[in-house]
Amino acid sequence: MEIENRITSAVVRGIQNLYGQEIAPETVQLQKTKKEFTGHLTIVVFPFLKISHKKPEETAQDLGDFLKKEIPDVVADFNAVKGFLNLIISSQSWISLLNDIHHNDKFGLTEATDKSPLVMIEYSSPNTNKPLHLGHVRNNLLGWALANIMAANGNRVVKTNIVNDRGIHICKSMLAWLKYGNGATPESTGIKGDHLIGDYYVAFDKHYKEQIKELTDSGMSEEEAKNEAPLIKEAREMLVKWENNDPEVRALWRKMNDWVYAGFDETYKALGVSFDKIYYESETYIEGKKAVQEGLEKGLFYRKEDGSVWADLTSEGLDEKLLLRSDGTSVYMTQDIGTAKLRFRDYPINKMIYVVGNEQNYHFQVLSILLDRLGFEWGKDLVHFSYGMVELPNGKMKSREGTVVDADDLIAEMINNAKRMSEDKINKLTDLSEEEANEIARIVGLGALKYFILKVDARKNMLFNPAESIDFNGNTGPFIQYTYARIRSILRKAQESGLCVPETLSVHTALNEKEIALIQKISEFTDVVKQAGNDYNPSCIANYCYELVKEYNQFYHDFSILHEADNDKKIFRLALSAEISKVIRTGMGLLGIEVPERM
RNA sequence: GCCCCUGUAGUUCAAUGGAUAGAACUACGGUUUCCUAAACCGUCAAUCCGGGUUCGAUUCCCGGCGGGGGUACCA
Repeated sequence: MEIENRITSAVVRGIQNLYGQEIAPETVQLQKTKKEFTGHLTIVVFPFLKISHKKPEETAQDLGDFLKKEIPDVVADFNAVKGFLNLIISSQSWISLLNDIHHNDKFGLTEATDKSPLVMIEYSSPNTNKPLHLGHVRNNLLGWALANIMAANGNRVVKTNIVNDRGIHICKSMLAWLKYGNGATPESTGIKGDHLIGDYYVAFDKHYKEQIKELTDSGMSEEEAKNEAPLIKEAREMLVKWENNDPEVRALWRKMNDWVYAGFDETYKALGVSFDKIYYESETYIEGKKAVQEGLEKGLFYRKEDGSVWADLTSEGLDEKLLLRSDGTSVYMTQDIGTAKLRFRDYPINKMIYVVGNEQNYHFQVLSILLDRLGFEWGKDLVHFSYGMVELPNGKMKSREGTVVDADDLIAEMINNAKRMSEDKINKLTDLSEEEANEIARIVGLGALKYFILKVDARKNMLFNPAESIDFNGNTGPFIQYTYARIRSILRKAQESGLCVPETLSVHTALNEKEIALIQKISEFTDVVKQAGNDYNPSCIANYCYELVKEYNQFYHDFSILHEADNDKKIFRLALSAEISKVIRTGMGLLGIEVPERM
């Protein structure tokens, strides 16, 4: 950065000096030199041709000569290829860059202050009638990573969750439990609470379908049968009772939801995610109704003859949107408005980010407009962090068809895989206790899962193949973790043999190209974190970590560190390795992925 | 119908408008007297089609074609 700034300002001076024209620093295109060419940084001179009135090669040559004279301590040499001016940066510059990074404990991170923007991130948002599945896993991992990334870019962050704990689907589970449950509890069955409730949700559907079939067999139309089946009627009655605060229904509802929450907590804990504040729709939907009512009074919305309330969005190029049903009950949108109201009351939010799947793009487009009309400051530029679906090889996940990948099963399977891998390993570390080995398997298994999901551009749909499971080689979490563990091992050994790295390095021998490439790669971390924050894009951090590790592995293979004869060189390489491990730990940490000290 | 997203090796993923489009998996072949071989190296292989913008397009714009999602009383 220091290097790039000095070059950029020198180029501005150079253009002024050579061609007598002032240019803005932004017009200087400084990029990393491609591998096939000699050099470290490249200036693209095409934009200057109109000023120089010379050929690309000559312009590049002029500028190169100038830079070499102007900042000789930075630009050691250069070469010009077509319109590209490739600069060779001095070893001394690289070493002082490495020193800067070493002295900066928070390298790559920008700390928040009291005045930093307050960003609220909503993610997870489960229903309480079934356990979490792979789609939720993607949501949770993205939400958690995004929260870390926003914090790393100097924002104050509040992580929040809105739990959909009310509605007909909950009543279905409750009803099935009453009818077929025989008083089963998580304790009596040993089944995790959310799974237990999920089982009754499935049971409801099974019996409901049977009833529909009986009715259609006796001549009823399918449409009618769906509405007339005794089970669905009972469920609806139960919902009405719930809305009317029927004590028995409410008590059962509370009991069953508590089972589910206990189950969710386990899954969240396993995934390593948490929340600062949890909202429940059973508490926010009434606020939503009130807000709509107020909007109606202010003339923002209108009422139709049947009593339903609507917002007219045709001026924004959208349709009309329902806010309250004709029977006065709330819809999804109403609840989101209510939740927004409560949140704004609780926190002075500057920005709101919703981590929700892309099937709800339209919903959030509308929500943004509605919140803005209702006077929420952050309504207009709320961010819908819209991620793609997770698909399976045979298509979408469908809970009805039993093609969901359950979150708990998946986590357990990944940890098992990791354990098997470490048992197969040739150089198995035998001095590890059972407990330590298990902990490593947990870190590695989860690392594989998290990295697999986070390395993909969030917007895109992604494919998950459970049969092949997840690879531990190539561009994977364990690959990065393994490299980290190896570096840590080297640093431990160095320390044991009494080698210590000085606070400030000064190496007199010239650095080789791979060493320079590694320093350069480390220095890019700052930009990557900024980019991730600007684009709301965790995947670029994942891919950066992989590139860094890949480059280090090649270095590791070609050069020795502890066995290096030149002592200066040895110390330098240890320092380099230490900074790399620091960046890996920070980068993976932003993604919510732990790195093991050994594996 | 209308709106939004998306299209890159056999597969899964990369590439602020820059140089000869990178990896990984799979297949085949190679590398351990050496700091952790969960590593490293090699071979084969791709920008859906047609226009436009410019010094230069996988990227931006327009038009097709393919895939996914949404589309008003589900959440």
